[in-house]
Amino acid sequence: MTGKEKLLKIEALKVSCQNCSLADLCLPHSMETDEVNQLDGILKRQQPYQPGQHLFHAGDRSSSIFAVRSGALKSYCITEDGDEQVLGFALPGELVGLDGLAGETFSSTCIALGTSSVCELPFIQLEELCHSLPGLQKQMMRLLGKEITSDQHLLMLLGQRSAEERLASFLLSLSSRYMLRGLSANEFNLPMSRQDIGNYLGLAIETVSRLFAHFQEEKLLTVNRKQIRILDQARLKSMVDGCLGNISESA
Amino acid sequence: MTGKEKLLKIEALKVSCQNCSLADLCLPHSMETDEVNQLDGILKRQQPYQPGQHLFHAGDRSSSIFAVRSGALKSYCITEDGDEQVLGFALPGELVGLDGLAGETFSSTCIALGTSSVCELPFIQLEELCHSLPGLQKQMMRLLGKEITSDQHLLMLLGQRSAEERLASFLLSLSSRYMLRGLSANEFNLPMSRQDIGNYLGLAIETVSRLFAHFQEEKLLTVNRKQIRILDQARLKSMVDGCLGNISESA
DNA sequence: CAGCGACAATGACCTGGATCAAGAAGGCGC
DNA sequence: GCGCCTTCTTGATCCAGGTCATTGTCGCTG
Repeated sequence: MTGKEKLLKIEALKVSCQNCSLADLCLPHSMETDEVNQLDGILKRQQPYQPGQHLFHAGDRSSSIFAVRSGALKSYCITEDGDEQVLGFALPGELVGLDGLAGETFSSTCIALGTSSVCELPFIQLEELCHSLPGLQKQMMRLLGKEITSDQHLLMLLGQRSAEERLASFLLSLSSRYMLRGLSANEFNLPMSRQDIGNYLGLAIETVSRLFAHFQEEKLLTVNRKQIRILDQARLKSMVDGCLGNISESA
Repeated sequence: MTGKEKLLKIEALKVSCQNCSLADLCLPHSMETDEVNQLDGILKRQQPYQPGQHLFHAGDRSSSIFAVRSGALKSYCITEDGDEQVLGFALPGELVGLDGLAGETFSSTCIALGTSSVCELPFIQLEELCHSLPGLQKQMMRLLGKEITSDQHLLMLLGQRSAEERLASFLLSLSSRYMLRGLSANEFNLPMSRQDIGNYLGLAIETVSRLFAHFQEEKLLTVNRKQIRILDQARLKSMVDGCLGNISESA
């Protein structure tokens, strides 16, 4: 690779990464060409995952975190009696696998919902990079802290919100997360099934269906299969007021 | 302070700290006298907190994490409409304030349930220490990761467990946490009110009361106000099987 | 030790959302 | 295009647990 080619590649990387939550790790720190280059060196690029393909299973030896480039992922656990509990969804620009930092293995399982491409960031190299890049370590702590506060929000949701408030909050969360990455806040596709939504929100899938119908009657939104169009964001928001904001995902 | 006095103090510190979850941060790394000394230097000792006294409020500038030495703490958030959501309880040897790592301020509020003494560990000095002590940074990541997986367990609990399973799981969690710190696993005091238990588990206080009565009829335990004595740990455990273990607290 | 206030237990009733059951609408291979 | 399978919707019924109201118990203060 010539010097010029290399430079071009780095510029492209900067652009492709700037909507990614890993950007929090480096770009805001006025990372220079050689530093971006360092990051590039530790990112493992991979073939896209197909729908239903796993990134990792609970119990797998954990050695990396992952950032979604496109598509969508679902994190979940399986209880001893075989039930699934959905822990969250990762949209483009968001991270998964942070729970692997707790120990030697992942405590959750991660699966691709649609065709998805991801960046893999090995812990070991991340740690080394933490040492060489001042402030990066703090940023990592922040990301972890964010994950914690996001789980706390979900807890509040499940702990004391009605079915209606839960679904409204969920939709607003998706909306704001898509917006954050530069996509439409009022029109988007649900990457997950009703089953997954219900499980995540602690509701039966019939309840989710009925609520979608109800929201449509109320002219709050339109739903067509996976296609969502939010018509009255304000009124939707007023339903979840006092809910300490929406569910904000890992990153 | 003479050399001998100093040494004695350090030995005492080692002992008092070895049941504390901050021990995870240093003692397992064969921390030597001078290293314990370093840690001692950054811990701020304080007057005990009285019941109802706050350690910090949501929105306060966050600059430290706290380890409980004695007593018990409650973490909670207040929703915009004034409701309280209990996020967790910290028993002796456990940490609070990890959510403050997410940004400049705490996202939760922390209050003493009984008279409680704590160690305060300023972030800045913790960070510095992370640099000088190899492996400490990794341990911090682990503690944060643990916090995340613990929240995930609670999510599973609230998401799909019955009232009975929730309370059983809660009691077993307290039991194992007391045991971990060398206290009795089968006889302990509830440091929190029924109100707090109900709120934490997403149940009405009447339901908590009724369940305690029901558990007594079933000869699973005895309750007298705050005094709990577990009679049939095994059967209690079988109630929550498939619940992915108990609620394991922050540390 | 009487009286008050906070917390806990118990009883009676009601409702949100689960569960059960039966279509409807796509998606897909042949 | 036609069956077949999966996912989603809609309706009918039921019950766990919430809500409201009452009573009991402890601990504190004067």
